[in-house]
Amino acid sequence: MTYAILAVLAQRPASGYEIFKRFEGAGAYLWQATHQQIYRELNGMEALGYVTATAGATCGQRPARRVHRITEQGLQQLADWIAEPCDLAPTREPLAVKLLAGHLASPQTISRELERHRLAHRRKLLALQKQADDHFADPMALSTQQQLQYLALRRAIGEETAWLAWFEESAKLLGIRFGTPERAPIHG
Amino acid sequence: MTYAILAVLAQRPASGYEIFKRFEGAGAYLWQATHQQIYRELNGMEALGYVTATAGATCGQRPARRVHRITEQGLQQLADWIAEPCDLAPTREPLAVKLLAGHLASPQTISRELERHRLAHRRKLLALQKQADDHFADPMALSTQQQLQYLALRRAIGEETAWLAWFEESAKLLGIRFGTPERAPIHG
DNA sequence: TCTGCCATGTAAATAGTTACATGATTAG
DNA sequence: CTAATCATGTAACTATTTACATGGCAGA
Repeated sequence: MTYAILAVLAQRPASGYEIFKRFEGAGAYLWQATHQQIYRELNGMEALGYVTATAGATCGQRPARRVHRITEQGLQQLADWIAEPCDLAPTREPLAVKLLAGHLASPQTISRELERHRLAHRRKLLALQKQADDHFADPMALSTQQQLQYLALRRAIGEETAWLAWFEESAKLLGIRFGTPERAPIHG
Repeated sequence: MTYAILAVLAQRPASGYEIFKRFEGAGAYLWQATHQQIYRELNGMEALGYVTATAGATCGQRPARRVHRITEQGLQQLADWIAEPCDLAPTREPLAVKLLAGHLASPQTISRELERHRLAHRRKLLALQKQADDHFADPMALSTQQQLQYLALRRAIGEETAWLAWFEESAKLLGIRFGTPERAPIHG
C-alpha cells in the first residue's frame, strides 16, 4: 500500500483525495483502497519523511487541500522496494468460492451472481480501455517510462478480458444466456 | 475467508492442515491463507457451531489430526453468503505498481523481476492444468456440481494464461528476451 | 544425522474495512 | 433545495502476516 501511494506520488504531487480517486472505482487497476486508509498512510509517511505536505491554497474555504510531494528519501525507499523481489499477489476469488459450493444455491442464484459480476467486469474493461485511449493513443511512440506505465494498464486490460472470456465459457457450459448478447470486446 | 473454508468443508471433511495445503502453493486458486489464520478461523467457527472437530485417530503419536466437518448451520450460513451479492475482489498488483515507477530502477532490475514473475505464473499454470487433467478429464461429462467446480478452476487457468500473454507483450514492447535460461532445462 | 514434511498452535504486529463526523461547493 | 462531489479526518473493528514454539516421522 505504502508503495502504491509512493509510486503515484513519484509521477506527480497529489492530494489524498486525488490518490483515493485513482485507487477507487472502475478505473482502478493498481491498488484499491479506502480514503481512510490513504489519509492515514499519508500522515504516517509524512512523519517518516517520505512525503511532505503543503497546504494547497484552494479557491473557497474547503478543508484545505493538502498536496503531498515525494521526498528524496521516499524515492529511495520506493526504488529499494522495486529492486527487491516480491511475491505474487495472493489469490482471493470470492466468485470461485461461490462456484465451488454453488450446488448449495439455486441455479438462478448462481447465474444472477455471474451476470452481476460479468457486467461489473465489462464496465471495468471499458473504463480501462478509455484510459488507454486517452493516455496511450500511439503505443509505438512512447518513452521508456511511458511504456512501463502503459504495460501496467495493459495488464489490467488483459485481466478483465480474461474475465469476460471466462464468463462466455461459463455461460456455454452451464447453458445460461446472459442479458446483453454482445460479444466480449477484442483484446490485442 | 470463513466462507472459503466452509466451501472446502462442504465438499468433504478435512483437517486444518489439509485446508492449508489447498490454500497454499502453486495449485491454490481460491483463497490463499497461512496456516495460523486457518487454525484460528476453524476454532472460531467451531465455537459458532459452523463446524465440528473430531480427533482423528492417526497412526503414530503426532499432534492429533483434528478433522473438521461442516454442520447444518454452517451449510446454511454458506448458502446465505452465496446468495447475497458480493463485490469484486479488490485489485492489488504489486508488479503493476513497480512498473508505474519502473524508471526509478535499472532496466535489468525490471526485466529480472518480470522474468521471476513470469516463471512463477508459468509454474502456477502448469499446476492448475494438472489439476484440470486429474479431476476434470472430460468436461462434457460432468455433473452440474462438477461443472461449477470445473469453472472455478478454469477461471484460475484463464487468469494465469492472461498473465503469460501479457509477459509476451511486455517482452516485445520492451525488447526483452525471456525464456533463455543459462542452464537449458530442455530434456525429457 | 540432517532435512523436510506432518500437524498444531500462541502472540504481536500490520493492513484494511466500516461506522461516524464535518462542512463547503456545484449541478440539476 | 437537494443530491452528488470535494476534502479531510477519528475510532473501532476485522483480517492477515510474521515471529515464535513444539514435537513426531520418513527418507537420503
